Amino acid sequence: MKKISDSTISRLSTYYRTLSHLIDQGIETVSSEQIAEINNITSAQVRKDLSFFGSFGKRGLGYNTRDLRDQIANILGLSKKWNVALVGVGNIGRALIDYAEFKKQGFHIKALFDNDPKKVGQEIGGLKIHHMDSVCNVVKEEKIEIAIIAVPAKVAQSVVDSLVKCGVKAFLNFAPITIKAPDDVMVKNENMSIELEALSYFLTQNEKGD
Amino acid sequence: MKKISDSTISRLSTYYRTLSHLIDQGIETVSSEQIAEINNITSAQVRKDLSFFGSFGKRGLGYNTRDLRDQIANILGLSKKWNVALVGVGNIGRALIDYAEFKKQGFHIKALFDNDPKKVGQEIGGLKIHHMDSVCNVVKEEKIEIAIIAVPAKVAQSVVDSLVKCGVKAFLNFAPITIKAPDDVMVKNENMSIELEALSYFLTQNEKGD
DNA sequence: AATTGTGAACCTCTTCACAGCT
DNA sequence: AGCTGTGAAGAGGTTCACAATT
Repeated sequence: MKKISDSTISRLSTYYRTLSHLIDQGIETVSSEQIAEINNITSAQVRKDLSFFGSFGKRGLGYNTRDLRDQIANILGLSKKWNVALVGVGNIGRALIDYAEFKKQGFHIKALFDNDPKKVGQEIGGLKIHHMDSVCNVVKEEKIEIAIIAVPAKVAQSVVDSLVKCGVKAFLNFAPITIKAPDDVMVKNENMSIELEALSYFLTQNEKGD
Repeated sequence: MKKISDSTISRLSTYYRTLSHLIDQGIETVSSEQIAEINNITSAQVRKDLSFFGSFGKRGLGYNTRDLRDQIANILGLSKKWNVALVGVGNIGRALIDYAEFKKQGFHIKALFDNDPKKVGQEIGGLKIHHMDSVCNVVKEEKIEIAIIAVPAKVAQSVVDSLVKCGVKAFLNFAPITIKAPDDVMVKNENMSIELEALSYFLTQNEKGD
């Protein structure tokens, strides 16, 4: 299949959420213009994004909200449940365990890892914390497909290396470091400092402008 | 000043971190090729990004790590301290209060807000939790410049509206919703679901390919 | 009359490639 | 000899504008 850009995929995610909200409000039909308005983009962008995957609308009428949401769920692979491991049960990690949004979208945290001897063996939310020594056993047992990396930067690369060896191919990385991985492995970064620094840059520019 | 792209700014952030690591290791000189290698990009990209702001290297030699880090800190506005408010003291919010990486980069959380009557008045990490009713007073008192939005999607827009009225112009939004704000206000989004859904899409494509 | 789906035009970002400096 | 800084070329993403459809 033709390579679809990252931005198209992340916009599909936002359309998915938009459609869910509209459905909750009992709205059955929506135009590309309305979806665009809600998300501060252009209607051409919405239509182009969808066009990579098919024709989901009716000319003159727009899109059926339920239909389109289900189509996008299929495209993004949200119709199935994903088994997720969380590595690093610190502040960020613990917050993510209870993050309702994840489970709502079919991402189920099924395994916890941490190498701190004080934490190994403990339970959080009904999940036992494992040492990374037993990583491949747990990954196989729980059929882990995605790993969330919430460990300090120093050890993030080696944690990913271990998980890649067990066959995990998708990572959400919270460590502020660029992870190296084989081509068939995907690493997405969630780096809050980068966004804050962009705000800092923006405010600094503004001050100069004044 | 010429408009610099978001991607350039976020790469500057990663160069900043790369340089900090190199300095910690006692390395004094670095080439664009080395910076590129560490971050999985091309050396031309590194040089081009820097070229928007000046000439910081020496031909034939490369860049002085300390020099370049300080230059980037100035560009990004990291030489000053930023006063940050955190709105929404739930799981995510609480994790962010202790997030060391923020403070290290000069982002100091100086005020907490939450409208849950059980939380208002409590203290976390030496900070009192305020009700949003007193938002403008606190913003003025603590000279808040940046707000982190960690409230449920339903109320995120109205929280931002209130803060904009008090003069806050920069937001880091964790709510899974597109925030509307005036042109002179910047909103950066940190949406973990979007990244996870990109992983879900990637894995789904892979399965089809097999 | 309204709105989609899409080729073409446009714009922006990335990479190339090399002159210029150390 | 080695590496930067940058104009030009190339690639990729976004917007336009309109024919096609309901």
